[in-house]
Amino acid sequence: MGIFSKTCEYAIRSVFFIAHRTENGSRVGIKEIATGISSPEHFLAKILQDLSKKGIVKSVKGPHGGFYMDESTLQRPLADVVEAIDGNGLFTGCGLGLVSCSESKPCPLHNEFKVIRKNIHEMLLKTTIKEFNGDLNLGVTNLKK
Amino acid sequence: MGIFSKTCEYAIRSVFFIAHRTENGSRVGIKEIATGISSPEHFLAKILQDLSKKGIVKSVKGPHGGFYMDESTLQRPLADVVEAIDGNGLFTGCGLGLVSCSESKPCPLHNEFKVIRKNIHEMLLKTTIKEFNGDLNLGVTNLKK
DNA sequence: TAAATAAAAGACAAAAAACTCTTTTATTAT
DNA sequence: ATAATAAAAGAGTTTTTTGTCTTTTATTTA
Repeated sequence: MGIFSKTCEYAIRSVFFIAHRTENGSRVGIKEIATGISSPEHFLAKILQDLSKKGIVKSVKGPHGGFYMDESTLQRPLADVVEAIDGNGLFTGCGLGLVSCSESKPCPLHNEFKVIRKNIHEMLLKTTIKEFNGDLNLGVTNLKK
Repeated sequence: MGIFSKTCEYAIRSVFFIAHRTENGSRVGIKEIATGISSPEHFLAKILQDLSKKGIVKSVKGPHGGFYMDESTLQRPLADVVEAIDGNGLFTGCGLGLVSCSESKPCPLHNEFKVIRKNIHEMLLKTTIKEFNGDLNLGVTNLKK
């Protein structure tokens, strides 16, 4: 198990890829994205449909169509992508899976996990989708399996 | 999705429960544990069999049998329980699921996740299984759903 | 306006995780 | 020794997640 679901991992990698690949204002097709991030094409298609409905990515059908992102979306925090796919359980849920866990009825690890969750949330809130373009362009970072 | 698998959540809650419930040197049966942590009894049985094989809990069959933990195990860090069930992927794996992710071929979030993973690992290494007994005895903390 | 293109949508299939039920084995107390 | 007890083990089922394949819809270019 990772921190994110597989679906969410693909979602994050795909928005990084789309952001990087369409910096010049172009669009990129599902096949190229799937290859670029080592994901199953049709599974990724579902994820992008979902992200599209939620306004994270844009798409156009037909010749020279494909996926892209507008400038305001590129500046959104990564937390928005995670929340769109995995929900906010990672930021708010109990580390031990207790639905009733709260300040007044805490699990034993309540305070410890509060810190962890805060770390994760803050990290994802302060990172924007587009800020990784530079390193991807330079080939310093990688999105393939 | 939580940080841990459901199996691991039950494992942690059960070791907390056993530690707390057998402080006086007694043993506690699977039914009482399952009730005490709101888990499916037979599913938990499998988990405890696994923890038993790995030396995290001890068990004796027959009348007045049940589960308990010896003093040295009670002082082990929670990280040992997590690693026994979920493995060390949480501490070492790539946040974006890339098997080839490394210092020389990092994913875009490599450094960010290094911090997160370190936080989680250190927290689980410095907490011992038995240190939560006090609050459980006082009824301050809770293990039930 | 017709053909080509590419995403959207729908319907499955496989694998993994979570959960259940029954039988067996070991231990203890009578 | 025997019966009662309780964990161990085995053999499933269900649900969720992940992945595949096909058909439909929208757009563009010729």
